[in-house]
Formats: sequence, structure tokens, C-alpha cells
Amino acid sequence: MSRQSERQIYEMHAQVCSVLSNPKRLEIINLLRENEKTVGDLAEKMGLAKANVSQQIAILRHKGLLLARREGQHIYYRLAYPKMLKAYDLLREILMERLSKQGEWFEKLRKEGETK
Amino acid sequence: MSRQSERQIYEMHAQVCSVLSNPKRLEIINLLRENEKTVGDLAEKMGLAKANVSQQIAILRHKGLLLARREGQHIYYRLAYPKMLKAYDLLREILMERLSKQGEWFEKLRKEGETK
DNA sequence: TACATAGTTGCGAAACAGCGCAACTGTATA
DNA sequence: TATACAGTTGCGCTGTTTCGCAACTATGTA
Repeated sequence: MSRQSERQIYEMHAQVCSVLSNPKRLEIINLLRENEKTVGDLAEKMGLAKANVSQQIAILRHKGLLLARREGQHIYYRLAYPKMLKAYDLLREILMERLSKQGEWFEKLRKEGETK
Repeated sequence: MSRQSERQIYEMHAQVCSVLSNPKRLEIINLLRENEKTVGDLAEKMGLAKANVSQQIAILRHKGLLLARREGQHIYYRLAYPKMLKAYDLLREILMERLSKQGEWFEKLRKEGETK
């Protein structure tokens, strides 16, 4: 594999990760684990404005992580790559291990997230 | 699990993903797959300035993804959670499937990455 | 047609990330 | 001490992300 295409793969990989680097988008992915849902469903479960949820969904959809299906007034969204849940669960697993091992991790990450 | 701590888990999860959402940091992680390496090693392999590599490493280290070991003049870095490579590989696997299925995906992602 | 509901899009402000450059610290050797 | 090498840190600039708000489109019903 050439140096150039390696670069591009890293770039794509980073793009996918950057889609996953927002708590609301992660929650949406998690909520779509089993069933497809509408923007309204998600907005209600998440306690957010529909416009906000729609914006996050647009990002997920444009990057190809969600698929849409219209049915009358509603648009149902579902995961394009259910396999991605494995990566999601793996990361969360590591997170939980870390939390149980070092209780202060949580605070540390949270504080760094606040200031920096 | 309370609503509040769910929020915080999503937040942490997003923080980890945001550390992974940079091609240079992903390349560093990939280069540290087997052996620990110094900033100089990485800078040379990646063709970047040491200062730049050091900045990326600082982010990885502060977020707890890397561990350091000093030996004389050199500081050797290694992965704190080798298990994270599984998540890394899983995502890349999905990426490669997507690429082979739809050749235009690459261009699409790349172009969106450029303009938007 | 008019109206309601579901969802999308654009705007603007604030916060944040990336990076080059220069200055700095820390360790080893002479 | 001085010098060299390895790595870190701070600054300033630029581009991007997030989010509330308002305006908009699209579908269904009366």
C-alpha cells in the first residue's frame, strides 16, 4: 500500500471517529441499536429540540453511518453498519474497566474536558 | 444507571473518540502497535516535525491512552490499552468493506472532508 | 384550499482544534 | 562549565464544531 493511500485511510478513519466524537451522536447510535426511530422519538428520549437532533442526524447520515426510510409523515433512521456497534461496545468496555480500576479517571477526563 | 451518569459516560466515550479523530494520532497508535517508540522515531516515520508529534503525543498521554518510560535521553511511549487496537481494527475493517463495496465512498468522504 | 405535524436548513456567536514557530527544560558527554 | 541532542510548552493564527433560534419544506388531514 502506497504512502499516499495510507494517508488517505488514516484520514477516513479519523473522519469516522470524529463523527463518533460527540455525546449526542453516540447516544443516537446507541438508541438505534435495535429499532429504527424517528427524529421525534429520539428528541423525546434525549430531551432535546428536534432541530438539534436533526442536525446531528444529518451529520451521521451524510457520513454514511445512518440510513433513512420514509413512511408517510415519518422518516425512520437506522444504523448503516450494525457492526459498528461492536467497536462502540469495545470502547465502552475499555472505558468501564478504566473506571473501575481508577476511580479518579472520570473526574480527570471530565475536568480536562471542561477547561481544555 | 441514572440519567446523569449515562450522560457522563456518553461524554467520556466522546472524549476518547475525539482523541482518535485525528489522522496523525491514529498513525501514532498504529505505529505503537507492537513496539514502544520515541518521539524522534515517530517523527521520522511520519515525516513530521518533532514538535508536532510531541503535541499529538501529549494529547494521547493526557487522555490516558499512552504510557511513557524514560531511558536516559529517550522517552519511550507505548499504548496504555492494547485492547483499543481491537476497536481500531474493527473500524478499519468496516472502512475497507465500505471501500470495496462502494468505490465512490472514498471520494465522497474525502470531498466532504475538504469542503465541509 | 387551509392547517397541523415532522423534519430540515441557514445564520451567527462562542468555543475548540491544528499547526508552525520560537523558546524552553532535561539528560548526556566532554 | 559548555555543548549537543531529545523532547516539551506557549503563542498566535486559521479553520471547524456546536447550538439556539427562526424560517423553511414536505406530508397528511379536513
